Formats: sequence, structure tokens, C-alpha cells
Amino acid sequence: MLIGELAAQAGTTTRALRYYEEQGLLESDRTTAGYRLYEPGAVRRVRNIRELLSCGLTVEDVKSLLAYLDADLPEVLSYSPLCADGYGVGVQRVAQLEERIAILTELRDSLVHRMPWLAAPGRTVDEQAA
Amino acid sequence: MLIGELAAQAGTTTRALRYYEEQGLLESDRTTAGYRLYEPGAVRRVRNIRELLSCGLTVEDVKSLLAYLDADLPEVLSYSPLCADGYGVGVQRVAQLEERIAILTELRDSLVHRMPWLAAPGRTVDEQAA
DNA sequence: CTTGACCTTCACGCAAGGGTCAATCCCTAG
DNA sequence: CTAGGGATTGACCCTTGCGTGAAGGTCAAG
Repeated sequence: MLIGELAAQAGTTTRALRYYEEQGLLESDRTTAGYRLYEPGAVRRVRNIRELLSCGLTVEDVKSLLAYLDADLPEVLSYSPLCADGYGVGVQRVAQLEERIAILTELRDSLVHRMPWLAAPGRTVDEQAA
Repeated sequence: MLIGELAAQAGTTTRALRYYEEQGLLESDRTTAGYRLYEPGAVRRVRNIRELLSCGLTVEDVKSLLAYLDADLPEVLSYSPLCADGYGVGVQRVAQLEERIAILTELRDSLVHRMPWLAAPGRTVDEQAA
């Protein structure tokens, strides 16, 4: 399978696949002409990579989970001894996401606080002074 | 007042002040030698700029509020006819912040959903299946 | 003379790719 | 056998936001 077909089957672009390879998330054989050559299993691998990325993991995070990328991800993530590798990554990333959320929330609140007439339809601002 | 002193009094760096000027947030006279020369009022202006930025407004946002930067910001923001200019900016920026918060929150939840053993100490995940 | 503050201009940093380039390769029709 | 069109290659710059950093030069004072 060439890169174009893999991209199509995995629902992404050739550009992204080359990027993943450059980042060390993906490997490929080469034809004599230098074309990247993939086995059918690469489709699942790429889908796994993309799902993890879309969940908020970074390329670095995914890199630390390389060993599990060819398996069925939902199963592995739920039950397996990936814990040793995955637990740290997951905890750290969730913590980071929550930190970013907290920062943005404070930002939002401070903005609303500074411009009271904004009367946030969202939340807080001293809990709407309720 | 030269740029170094303004930076010190406003609690920032000379680099940032030149950057603000480059972005059109700040003006300066020049000495014959080309040194930036500021009036004492510039301190408040810079503080206002920095506060608005730290509240989550962008440089572009602040640019649209140029006319109010030399006044007492809390007062202006709370009561004045800045509304015309500021309301749109504020509403838009709050909306953008809330969108980013929503994106990150979904990301966090999807990650926790994928790695159930994370058992978020934070929130949601189907409200902790409570 | 030398130090220190100042000047401008260019480049870099993050994240995950997108866009575009010339050159090379493969397959097919004529 | 050959031309053409589509796919692929690596390499380069671009994106967003808010600055930071360095290089190389000018200015004022001790």
C-alpha cells in the first residue's frame, strides 16, 4: 500500500503521514524508487495515532505509547498493562488540560469582571452573584 | 522618561514596549538621537494595555480600545460609553474564550473516557456516573 | 575608552500539520 | 517507443499570539 491509499483509508493526508514518520510515530518500508510502502495494519495504527491526538495527547505522548499502537486501542486503553506507560501520560495530560481550562476560565472571569455589562450567559462571575 | 524607566515603572520589559509600539498600541516622541521619550502618563497606559492583555484580550482587541487606554480603566470599563467599542470586543472575546474552554473540556472528557482508570478528580465524565 | 542604555532588523519559539516546489517515478494509451 | 498524466519524494516556508533573543550600531557620561 502506498502513502496515498493509506491516507485515504485512514482518513487523513499524505502530508500528515510524512509528518508522523518524521516524528517517529510511524515507520515505512521503501520501494526501490524510494516510495513509502505500508502493510494493511498501518491503517489501524494511523487511526490509533489520530484518535489519541484528537483526544488531546501530544505527539510526544503518543510516542511514549508506541508499543500499543498496533493493537485495538479501546481494549488496550481500558484494561491492559499499558497502565505503566499510559497512566503517567494520561494523568499528566489530563492535568495539563485542566490547568489550561482553569487558566482560560480565570481569563474569562477576569474579563467579565472587568466588563460587568457582559453578564456572562455562561457561568460563575461569583456564581452570578446568586 | 526613557524606555528603560517606563518598562521598570510599568513592570514590563523594553522589548515588550517596542513590540506594543510596533503593534500600534503605544506611541512615543523621539529625542534627536532617536531615543523613545514618554510622558509620565504612559505608565498608566502601559499598565492598562497589560491588564487588558492579561484578561484575555488580543492585541487587536486592545487596538480597538485605544481611545480609552489613558483613562482609569476600571471606571471606564464599568460605566462609560466605551460600550459601543468595548461591548462587541468583550462579547466576542468571551465567546471565543468559552469556545476554547469547551474544546479543551471535550478533549479532557474524551481522554478520560478513553482511559477510564484516570477517574478524573476534576469533573464530568458523565458526571462521574453518579 | 569604556560601560551601559538605547537603536533597528531579523529570527526563533510553540503544535500539528498545510501549501507549494522541482524532480522523480509509475502506468497507460497511441 | 514515447509522451502524458497522476502519484510520490524531500525541502522549504506559512499559519496564531505574544512576545524573546541575538547581532551590530549609536549615544551619553565617567
